[in-house]
Amino acid sequence: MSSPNKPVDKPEIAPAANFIRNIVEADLAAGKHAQRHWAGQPGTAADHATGPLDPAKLRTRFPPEPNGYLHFGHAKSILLNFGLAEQFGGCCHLRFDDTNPEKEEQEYVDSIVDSVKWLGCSWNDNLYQASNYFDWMAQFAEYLISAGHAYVDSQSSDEMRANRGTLTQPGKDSPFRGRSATENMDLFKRMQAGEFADGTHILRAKIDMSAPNINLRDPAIYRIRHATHHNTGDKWCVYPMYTFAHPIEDALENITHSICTLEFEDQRPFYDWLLERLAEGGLLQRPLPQQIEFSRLNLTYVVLSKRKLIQLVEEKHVQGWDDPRMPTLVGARRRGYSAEGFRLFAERIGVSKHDSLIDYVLFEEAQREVMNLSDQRRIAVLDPLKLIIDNYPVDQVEECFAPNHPLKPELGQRAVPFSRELWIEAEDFMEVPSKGYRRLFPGNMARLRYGYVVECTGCDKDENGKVIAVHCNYLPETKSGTPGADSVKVKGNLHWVSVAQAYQAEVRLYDRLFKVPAPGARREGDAPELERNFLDDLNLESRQSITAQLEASLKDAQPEERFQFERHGYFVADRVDSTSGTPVFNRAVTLKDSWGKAS
RNA sequence: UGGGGAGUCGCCAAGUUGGUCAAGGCACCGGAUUUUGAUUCCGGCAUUCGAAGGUUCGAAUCCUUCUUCCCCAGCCA
Repeated sequence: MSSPNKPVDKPEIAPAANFIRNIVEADLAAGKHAQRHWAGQPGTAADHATGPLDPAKLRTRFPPEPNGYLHFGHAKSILLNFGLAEQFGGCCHLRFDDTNPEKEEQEYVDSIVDSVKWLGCSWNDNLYQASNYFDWMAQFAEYLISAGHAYVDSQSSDEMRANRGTLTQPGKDSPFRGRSATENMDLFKRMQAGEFADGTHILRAKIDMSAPNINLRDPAIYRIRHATHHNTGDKWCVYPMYTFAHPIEDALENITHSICTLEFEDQRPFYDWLLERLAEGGLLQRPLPQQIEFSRLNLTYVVLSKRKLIQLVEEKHVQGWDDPRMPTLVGARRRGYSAEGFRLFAERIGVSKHDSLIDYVLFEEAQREVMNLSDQRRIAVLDPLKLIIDNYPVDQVEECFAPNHPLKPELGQRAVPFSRELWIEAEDFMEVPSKGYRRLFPGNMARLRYGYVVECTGCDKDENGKVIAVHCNYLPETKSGTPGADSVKVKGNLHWVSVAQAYQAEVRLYDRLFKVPAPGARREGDAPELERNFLDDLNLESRQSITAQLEASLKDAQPEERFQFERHGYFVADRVDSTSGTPVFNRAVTLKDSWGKAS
């Protein structure tokens, strides 16, 4: 716990042990990477040799393909990679892995840059694009050809698939596998020159068609694609495959620890094979980067697969990529979640190799913890019901004072008007109270927070029996902040807004997008032939738009300014739909409520 | 059924040169404080580490067998 005298703005986040930190610490202690040189920019062994010792103790990287928006899963990876660099005196590069021109767009590049920044991560000068390494990659491929480690295959993709074998059967050598280095070089040059159509030839690494690891059965490394690339335009018509490109990108950038998700484990042998060959050829600086795999994030009540997210947007189940219910980073930002909350969350869930499914409440709790410390309090009545104080003068308005933050008195207080007619929450009145209910019901007393204690006397109803107003009398000596405030003890405490001064505004109440923990997954008792679709698990009430009565000061809220609405939760002024003087609010997360579940 | 990974409390997760080591967080259950049924605070919460054998004075940590789950057969990343 911090000293109570010191204002606390955010929770302390203590780095906990995990297997990757352990590896990094051990490498640092052993001085494994201490002798690397750094040319000031990515480069080959020769380039780096001209530079000084690398000032960065380690280099990690976050390498998204710019073919979509970043989501919560990426946040885990971003925070891991940038966090490691920060903790151990290194750099984390932001690198666009843009080796497939058909799927990538500048729009995504821009959005990714924004989101990583929003998370509070900084790459300094280390913003790179794999496509800027295409010259080196082609050169390295030619080296592989000349060294007998690669060949041009002219089988069709169907033939290649057929000859790859299966999980249990070895593959068969391509009839083109025996081509000479000279012939391979000639063909690869002509591939680059644009002499061949897409799919007619392909460059493959020459390893072992009977390898038990299918990724080692002569993987494809360069394919022909007559397509315009968003960065290199029409300069190239051959593009490297991920398998080939990624290790090289890492090595050129002096990456020490190349952290990726579990599904790439089988790829690591090739990663090492390739880099070793290129280093033998004097093309890459040693020590070579090390690939380390961790388990990707899975969250309950959420889908994180790109395919499903696209479907949600395209089929209009949500209002766009930045819909506050989307588990994208742009959605999270708009929802009002805090970047700091993501950090706390990421630290709490840790990093391991177990397949895990993390309860969404863990994320929400991290968000609440951050917001509780950082957000100012305001008053908002979301489901307004009129309260009439019968013994209060009709035209009188007086000031009550509400602290802006109960944990931070230095933030001061603000005046809120009090009058005869107030809005209160409909749920704060029950004509017939349930057991344990301590708010307003006929004959009961409760406090109007920061104002007076009132005694409920009854209610008015319309012809259908619906309560349309509540009546009470106030106890003048009980005003908050005056000596008599505590003369009457009450258990109930409600918030309110003066009717005449209220700011009426749109508030969006968001709930989870899916109503089950694992959308689309089979559930106990399902018939064997039943196939579930994640869309069937959509929560159709995940977005509710209401008209609320807010305290007048909220009219000045700026886009992205977030508050705790007392007794409700954390709400942010929407960054898209708010206009000057008329903000609309999004609920990021509710406050915990132990009353609801007890009953 | 080939190869690669993983199984520690409801959800995460430390711990894996064998020896008070079964940490911590979230959730949950008490109780105190509280002008947010919030926050905060105090207390509780795995004789047990996927299972069964074995080695040992002693094993979550070593050995054997078994078992469950995840990933791999794109000219995607």
